[in-house]
Amino acid sequence: MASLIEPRTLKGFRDYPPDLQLPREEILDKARRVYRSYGYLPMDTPALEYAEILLGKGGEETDKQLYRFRDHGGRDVALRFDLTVPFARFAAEHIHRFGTPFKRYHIGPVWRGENPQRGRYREFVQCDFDTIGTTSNAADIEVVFVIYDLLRALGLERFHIHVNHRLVLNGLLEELGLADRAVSVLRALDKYGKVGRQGVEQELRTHVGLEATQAQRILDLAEIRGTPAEILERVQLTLGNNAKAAQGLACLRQLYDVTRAAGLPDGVVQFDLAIARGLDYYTGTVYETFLTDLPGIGSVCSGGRYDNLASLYTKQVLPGVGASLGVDRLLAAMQELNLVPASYATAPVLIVFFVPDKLAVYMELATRLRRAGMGAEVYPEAKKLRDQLSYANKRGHRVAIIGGEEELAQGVWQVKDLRGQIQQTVADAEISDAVRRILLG
RNA sequence: GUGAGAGUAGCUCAACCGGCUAGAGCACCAGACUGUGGAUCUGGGGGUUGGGGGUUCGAGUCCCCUCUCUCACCCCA
Repeated sequence: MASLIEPRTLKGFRDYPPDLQLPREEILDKARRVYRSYGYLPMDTPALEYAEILLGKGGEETDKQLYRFRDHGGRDVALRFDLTVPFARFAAEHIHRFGTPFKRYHIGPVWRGENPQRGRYREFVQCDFDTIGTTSNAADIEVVFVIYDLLRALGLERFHIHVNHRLVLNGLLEELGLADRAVSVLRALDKYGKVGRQGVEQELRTHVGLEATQAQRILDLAEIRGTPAEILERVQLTLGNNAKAAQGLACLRQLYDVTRAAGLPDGVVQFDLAIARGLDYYTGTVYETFLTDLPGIGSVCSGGRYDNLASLYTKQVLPGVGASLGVDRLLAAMQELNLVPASYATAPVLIVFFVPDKLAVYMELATRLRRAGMGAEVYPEAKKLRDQLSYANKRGHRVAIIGGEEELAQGVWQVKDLRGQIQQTVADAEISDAVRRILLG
């Protein structure tokens, strides 16, 4: 006999057994529902693209992380590392068919060849939503509402949406004469939450080569804390004279005013001048969402505004704004917070297979329940009652229906509520109602 | 990709300084119980100690390589 092949998965790639895939699919379902409720339309693109489409779009780091190879036809191809770049290509090709503004959501796996950590994988699902073709701040503001609805729909209550505006940061850099070093300065600044003031200062001084006073002014701004109104006021005092910063502040002010007036609870939105986002293509509002109880896992929903999504592929100017929900990271977080249920029956009703030659009767009952909108499964073997109930209990079924010789002869069923100890005899004609009462109760 | 730590049954862990046939709890399967789940009792299957090589009379234990996980760098969902 040939030796067995060791069953295993690649580093950073994972299986999703039912207890993981079930909550995962639920996250996706809920996300879809929220996106659609805002009018976003679904779309998808291929996993594989010509390498030239993807190269150089997310900075040199993403190039290194690209899964890239030659296909059987000798084409230079690569797996997408995010959904934004393929969307840019898509928009350049198809936007004329939809017109602007165009709102879409896009759910699919992406691949990055980086070292995995908790909540970081080489294959993971992103869940993007974007509005392109408008520069209106209304679209930026809507993003906040979407993120809020999204996390609430997923059962999360303790989170904060950190918002900043690149123009405010650019204004500061302009004032300091550092506009040409924006990328490296912002990249250093973005680490504030992780390495603190000293860490950022160190990097600004040694790596970027800033003067002590320059680094200090940047950090002083980043460290402004308080309510959104307080932050706006303080930044206004220090940077209000700069045209760019003033424009960014105006956007943030409107975002704050509108979200409040439209009913978003106080405290959800926090202005955080240290949020810069590493990706080079952001130009306006930027967002990151942190779970209060699990800040270490990183942002679970991030995004921002970009001036010109598709400039590399078309001359048409396509500004856009959107964000991406990190489904697998969020799932890891929810697992850690014990927000994923342990039992996982997809159909709440188990019909016991009792009398071997009455399979048709059980199947017919199952069909009837399903048509009445209740998931039902028939146990596949006429095993001991004890075993079948034990199965139902383990899987988390809500109701077991038992029909032995006696019940079948009388045209009744035993309906067992598995959460309690209650069992009742129900006439065949009333079975749907009886089961529904338990499921709703 | 670089650096650090870890890996023993499906899971959580034990095994003295390198020394007998690598153990326990939970989980799983079967039975006690041929019409009633979660409990209890009894029994059972499971391991090349992640994989490979080396040192040694002898390796789960020491050394090297490799794989995977965790953490940090980097970057990010």
